[in-house]
Parts: sequence; C-alpha cells; structure tokens
Amino acid sequence: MHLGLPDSDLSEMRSLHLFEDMDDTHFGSLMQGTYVQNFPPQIELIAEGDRSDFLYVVLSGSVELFSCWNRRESSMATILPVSTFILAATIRDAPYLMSARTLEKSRIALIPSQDVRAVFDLDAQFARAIVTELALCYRSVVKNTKDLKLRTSLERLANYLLRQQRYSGMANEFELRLEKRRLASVLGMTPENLSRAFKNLKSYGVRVDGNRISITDQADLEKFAKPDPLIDSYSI
Amino acid sequence: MHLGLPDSDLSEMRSLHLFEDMDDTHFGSLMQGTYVQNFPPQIELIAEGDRSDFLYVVLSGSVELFSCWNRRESSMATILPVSTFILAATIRDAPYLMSARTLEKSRIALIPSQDVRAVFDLDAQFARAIVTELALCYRSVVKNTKDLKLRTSLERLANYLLRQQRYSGMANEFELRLEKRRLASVLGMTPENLSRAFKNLKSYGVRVDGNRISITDQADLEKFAKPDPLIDSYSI
DNA sequence: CGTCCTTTTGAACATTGTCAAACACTGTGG
DNA sequence: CCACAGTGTTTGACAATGTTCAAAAGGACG
Repeated sequence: MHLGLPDSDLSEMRSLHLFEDMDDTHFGSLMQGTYVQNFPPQIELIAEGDRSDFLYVVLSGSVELFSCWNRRESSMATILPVSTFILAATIRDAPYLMSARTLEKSRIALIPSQDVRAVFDLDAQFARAIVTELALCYRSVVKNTKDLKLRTSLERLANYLLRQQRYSGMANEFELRLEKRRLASVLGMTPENLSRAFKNLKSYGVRVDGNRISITDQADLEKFAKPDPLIDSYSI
Repeated sequence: MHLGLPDSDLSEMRSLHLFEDMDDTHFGSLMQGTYVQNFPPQIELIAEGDRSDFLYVVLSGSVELFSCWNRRESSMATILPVSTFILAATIRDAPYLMSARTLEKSRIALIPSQDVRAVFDLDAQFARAIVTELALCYRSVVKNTKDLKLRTSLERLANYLLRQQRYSGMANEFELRLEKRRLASVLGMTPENLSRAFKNLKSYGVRVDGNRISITDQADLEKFAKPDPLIDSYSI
C-alpha cells in the first residue's frame, strides 16, 4: 500500500523547474507512484544497461554519474539537489547509458518512467518543461565535449577552478567540492596527472592546500585559461 | 513575398520523424515561414555564438558541425540527410554552441525558431517528437563522451571502423565517408596520429587503400575494439 | 606541367599514463 | 593516548601516447 509522500518532499519536488508549472492533478498523479528513499553513501542506484524504470530526483546529498568500459571507469557528472537525472533514458524508454551511485547520504525520489511519459502527453506545461530541461542537458554535454576536445588537461583544470570560483561567489578562496581523484576522472585525467597539474598552475597564481584553493592572481589565471561562455557558462 | 516550398521538399520534410505525426494545419503553419536554399560546399551556415533564429534541416548534401576555441578547431558531428541540426539552441532560444558549414553542395531548409516553439505548444504530437529527438541527440553526445574518455585514440578508430562497417551492411569492404583530416578531428586526434593509427590497425586485420577500408580479420578487430552497444549503437 | 591540398613519414619533443613507494589524513581499537 | 590499518594524495622514474615541425609523396585540377 502506498502511503504518499511527506509534504516537505512534495513541496521540494514541486519547486523543481520540471514540475513547477504543471497542473495540480497531473502533478498528483505523477506523485502517486513516486516513492522517496534515503540511501547511505556509495550505494549504486542504477547500472548502465539497466532498463529505465524510474526517473530519479536528488532531494538531498549528491549522486555521481559514471560509465565503465573495458575495466576503465570515468566520472561523467555530479548531480546536486534539487535536480533530476537520467531523463533522456526515461523519455526514450531506453537502457541507461550511465551508472549512478550516491556520494554521500542522500534522499532520492523515484518516479515511474511510464507515468512521466503518460503525463507528458496530458500536460503541455510539463512537456514544455521537459523539453527545456533536456535541451539544457544536451547543451551541457556539448560544452563538456568542447572542453575535452579543444583544451589540454591543464587548461581544463584552470577553467574548472574559474567555474568553481564563480559558483562560490567569485571569492578568492574556496573549497573543492569533489575528491581529487573524482575531479581527475571528471576532467579526463589520472589522479597523478591532476596532482602535477595543480603544481603547474602555481605559476599562474593558484595555491592549493588540501581542498582549499586560493587564486592569488586572477588576471594571470584568466589569461591562461581563456574562459569562454560557450564552454564554461552554466545556464546559456 | 513567400512563394511556398516545392512539393518534393515538403514531402521530404514531412517524412522526417520530427514532422511525421503532426497535424496538417500545424505542419502548414510551420512551413509557411520556412525557406529552402541550395548552398555550395564550404559555406559557413552559422557561427557559434549566433542567435538561434532558425532550425536547420539538411535535405541533401552534408553539413559539418564544429567548434573553435583559442585558434583550435574540432569537428563535432556530421549531419546527413534527412535530419535537423541545432535543435537544442532553437528550443532554448539560446546562442548556438557549434558552427556549421556545408561539406558538399547541399539543399537546406530553414525554419524560423519562434515558429517551432509556437507550434510546439499547439501540437502534442510534435512536442512528443521533439522530446524524443532531443533525447536521442543527448544520448548520442553522451556516447561520444564515453568514447572520448574511456578509449585510446586507437580504440576509437577501431570502433569507428566497426560502426561504419555496420552502416555499410556489414560488408568486409567499404568507403570512408569522411576526409581523413576531418575523421581525425572527429576522433579527437591529429591527422598524423590518425595515419599512424591506421598502420597500427594492420596487425588487427585492417587494410587501408585511400578511402577504401577492408577488414580482413573481423574477429581479431572486434577482439581489440570491444564494441559496446552503450557506446557504439546508433539507435539505442 | 605546375599548383594546391591532403596524406604519409621521420625525428624530436611534450604530454599523459603506469607503477612503485612515500606521505598524509582519518578513524579504530587497544 | 598511541599504534595501526585503510584510504587518498603526492612524488619519482619510466613507458606509452600524442603533438609538432619539416619534408616527401600522392592526387586532383586547371
């Protein structure tokens, strides 16, 4: 028997772009089959190749999307609250292309994929929101591809730091929100190479102390990194 | 004064997945502002950063999507008839992330972006088709990212050849449909490196004669390439 | 035939990955 | 409190991979 979600979860879900403008009834029927669960860290939520039975929403904590091939693994993205993941597989009713694991203790909602597809056909606002969201995801993957193909690993790291700095309100000092080994994988390099890359950035005014980064010469770092809105912006 | 499109163009556009199931009236109003043009080879159709005023459809010929940063250029995709490109930018009304140029003499339709967005809200079938198409595009970029991050350039080339072979009906001999320098850029390597990579694949049963590829030891090549549907399939 | 462009080749170089070991940090259990 | 194991990070030496530059070879085309 399904008991329904707590109001706090419901209102949090409702505030997501994806569900914001949709009809109350439709939101209700979407939530009917939805359940919310707490997961400990390092739990594998889905494996690539699995059938896409659910659309996932991270309510708190964080989730890593990663992929494997031939005993190699690569970190593809980090999902922070509140956002969905694995939307495209849900839409296409196709197997997941990426695996997902919790990075920390996380509260996660699972919405049955077939309900998402059904409500899509009923609710034009919801359809509009899904398309907008999906187009954003698409563009963020394209930016990532440009980052990978047009930049060296040192340039990728420099631009990553500038993006994180912007995220932290342009402070000269901020914390890496990712383990270094995971950051290395995100940037498409080995941990050893990342360690050396940090050293190389010293000459452009980057100090590193554990997870604490300080940018001592903003102009110099930017001159080297050459950030570009068509690669490094979040929202455009 | 707009004269309307020739019937042959109209029916070709209509046969696109994107427009197949939509209402006649809506298709008509979408086509009203659309015009079709023939372009010579090597014409730059759009530049990254431009406002996304049109959704493009390649009716014949071919188009390369590419990106630039810091005087470097990378080939992102090749668009073959009949398909659209730059859909996500159109949906989000955001600047293009990629530039596009014709590779050969091409016939191309331009649909005003605002009309696409307007008809999206009127026609549920069309909305559904756009989401499905966009999800497919998203997944193909994700696969490309996995290819780039999880494989060496030699492995990428080997799997590219296997994909092309499948595209050519599993023939043991087929033609590269891309200039080698362009293929190198698509695969994220230099032309020199590609040339050497072809040589290295000799030991896995790959013969190269100009643009003609023959695979003399299928099993051996596959054993090396380890193709994976979650990276190398077109449609899943 | 000469010109332009692509492709190939060679050699030097730069970057990145691998492996092994040292180091640092964390939390556990004595 | 300390010793210890476990994990993540850094370092060094080396190997593999990829790039750059220069030059030669091959094709397409006027």
